[in-house]
Amino acid sequence: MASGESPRTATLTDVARLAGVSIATASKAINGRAQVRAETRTRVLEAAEQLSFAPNAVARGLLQGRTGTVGLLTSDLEGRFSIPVLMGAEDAFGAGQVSVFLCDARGDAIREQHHIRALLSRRVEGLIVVGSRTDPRPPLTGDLPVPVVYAYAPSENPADISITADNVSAGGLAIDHLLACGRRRIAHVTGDASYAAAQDRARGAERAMKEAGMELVGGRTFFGSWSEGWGRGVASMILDQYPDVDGFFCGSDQIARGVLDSLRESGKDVPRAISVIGFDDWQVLTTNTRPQLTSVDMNLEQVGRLAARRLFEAIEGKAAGGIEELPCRIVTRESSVPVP
Amino acid sequence: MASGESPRTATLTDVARLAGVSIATASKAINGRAQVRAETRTRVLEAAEQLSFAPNAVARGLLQGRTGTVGLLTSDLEGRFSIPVLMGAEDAFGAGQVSVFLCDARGDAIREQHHIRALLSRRVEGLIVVGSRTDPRPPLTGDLPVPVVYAYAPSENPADISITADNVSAGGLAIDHLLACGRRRIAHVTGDASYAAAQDRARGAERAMKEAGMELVGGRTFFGSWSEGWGRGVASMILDQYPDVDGFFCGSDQIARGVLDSLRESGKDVPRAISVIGFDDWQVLTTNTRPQLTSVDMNLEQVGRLAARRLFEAIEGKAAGGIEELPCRIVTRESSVPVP
DNA sequence: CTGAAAGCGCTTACAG
DNA sequence: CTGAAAGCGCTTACAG
Repeated sequence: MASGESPRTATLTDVARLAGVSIATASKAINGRAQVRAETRTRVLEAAEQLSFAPNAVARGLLQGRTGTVGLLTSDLEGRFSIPVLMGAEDAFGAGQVSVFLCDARGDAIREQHHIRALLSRRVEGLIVVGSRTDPRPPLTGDLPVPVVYAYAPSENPADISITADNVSAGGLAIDHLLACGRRRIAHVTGDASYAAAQDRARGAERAMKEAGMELVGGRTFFGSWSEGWGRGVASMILDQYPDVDGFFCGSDQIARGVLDSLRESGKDVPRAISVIGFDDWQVLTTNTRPQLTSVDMNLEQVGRLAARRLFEAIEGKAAGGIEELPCRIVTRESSVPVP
Repeated sequence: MASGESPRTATLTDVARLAGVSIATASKAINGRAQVRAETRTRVLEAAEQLSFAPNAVARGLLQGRTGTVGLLTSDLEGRFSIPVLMGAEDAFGAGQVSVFLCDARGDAIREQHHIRALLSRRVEGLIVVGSRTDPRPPLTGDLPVPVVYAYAPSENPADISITADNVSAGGLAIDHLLACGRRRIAHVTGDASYAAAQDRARGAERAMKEAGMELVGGRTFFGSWSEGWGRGVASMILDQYPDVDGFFCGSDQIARGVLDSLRESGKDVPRAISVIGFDDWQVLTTNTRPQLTSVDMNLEQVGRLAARRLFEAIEGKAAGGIEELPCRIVTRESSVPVP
């Protein structure tokens, strides 16, 4: 059980010798090729079993010119957006017999280059680049011998294959949900205006209001920062200036938590008087607030899974450049229950 | 820039041909071996440059019997404990020219087996098994041909190499910190009693109190669940039953957040009247509470880094079984500022 | 049905 | 200093 001395990993030659056949025959027997007598096959399989032979995928790959590996290049492993994407991709590949090299560039271009070189020398068959913001990023440089798929953070080059979440539509979904709850005086408070995600959600929200023949409280989106503090502050300000506000669409769950805390302290009843919806569906926040928080889920695992699928296709030559935006969905909780 | 048609990756043969030398000489030139004329070396290097030749690490590995890869086996990628450990390990390996295969077993033993088989067939030189709880886990079965290091979740087999955080000492650290803040009536509220982490921290806390000649409020640790709700509830109960309580050591930041909310609603002044310390140093919680939360950091990246180092050593035959527990540290914030 | 041979891309003694 | 040869572990035509 302890990692004792290793008696040299068995090779196909060992198996062949033990079974008394050539290594060619041993290979065929083990790989289920047709042209092997049943009795011979059994003998080989038993020998393999006895030596706990595991075929060397490295050697096999060298011969076949394919390694069955891909590289997953992330810019930050702690990001709560990267991780789910990464999980989805890992899951999709794992099921398809592909092994995944993980590289964290830590947001550093030099380190990214270094990792790419290493991955290429290991002959990965493709790369997935996972980013932590939806703002388009510069594509990998130096035209690579393998296909690349950009996940969550799309490439600036529209000819590249990019998969991300549809934040514009998501903004509309959130507003539609609040409207469906009977709300009419809706405020949109969100994070840093320099984020494409913030802009996109706001655009979708504003459009949805317009289509409903209304406009957002204050006639605009309130940009700020992705923090509870901002949520608290802006909520109390809005409550003050627009006392008839009856819905808050928040650009993140953190902001929403701040908003909820603020409403609570102002004695406002959520969801009876005011509905609140967050964004990201981050469990630690959504299920611990009072009341629990309705939120928009970006389905990031799906983004990762689709990225894996697209990479597969690109590897097989069925590439199709362009950006795909996956739909988000609302996860309903107590903070937006329609109240008669 | 777009991944156009790949003109077949250049091989050493191509480089040799272009430079007009044998592949043996090309190999030596590229690898900086001494026995090559300077002029020849330049010619080879230029040819390599021109063809953007990248040596095939797979072929090289096959020859040398080492692949320069390791497997990182995690049980859950979403875990906020696994990720930092994983980051640390990835970082340590990346610096050492080792590439890392990532596998998420999703807590499923079957899937774990499947991944191990795949990794072994790819001839990884070692494995790091990352768990999400500090409870000892069953060791990998079927004696493996490569060394294994267990990170965060130690192996049940004391002969295996395990690295984890020293939760017992951490419990003592937290108490000592509260004592240093002048607190005497300290309560310890923590999570699920079935977790080794909860038990260990409680043990350390109780011992530290005893050594200071005191005992915890209520004469015991309050076990419950790892949630804000539990923190809120137990805090208000304690406040009720032991109104002289002046310090809370919480087994997690989530619990601490609940405690803080409860104290706040009861009109208690933190840190003036009561000091609070959490556990995990989870930014999203510690920096958004009012006041900001002092917490215990388990240095998980260090755990990952050390695990990588130990695996390195084990691969080189310098193995040393046993469990190593790394010290934790207090990150001081406003919730425990000593007040005169 | 079985096996000798060639070869994947590379490195390393060993002659010249 | 340079190159022919052997070989890492495997698979795949091609003979027998």
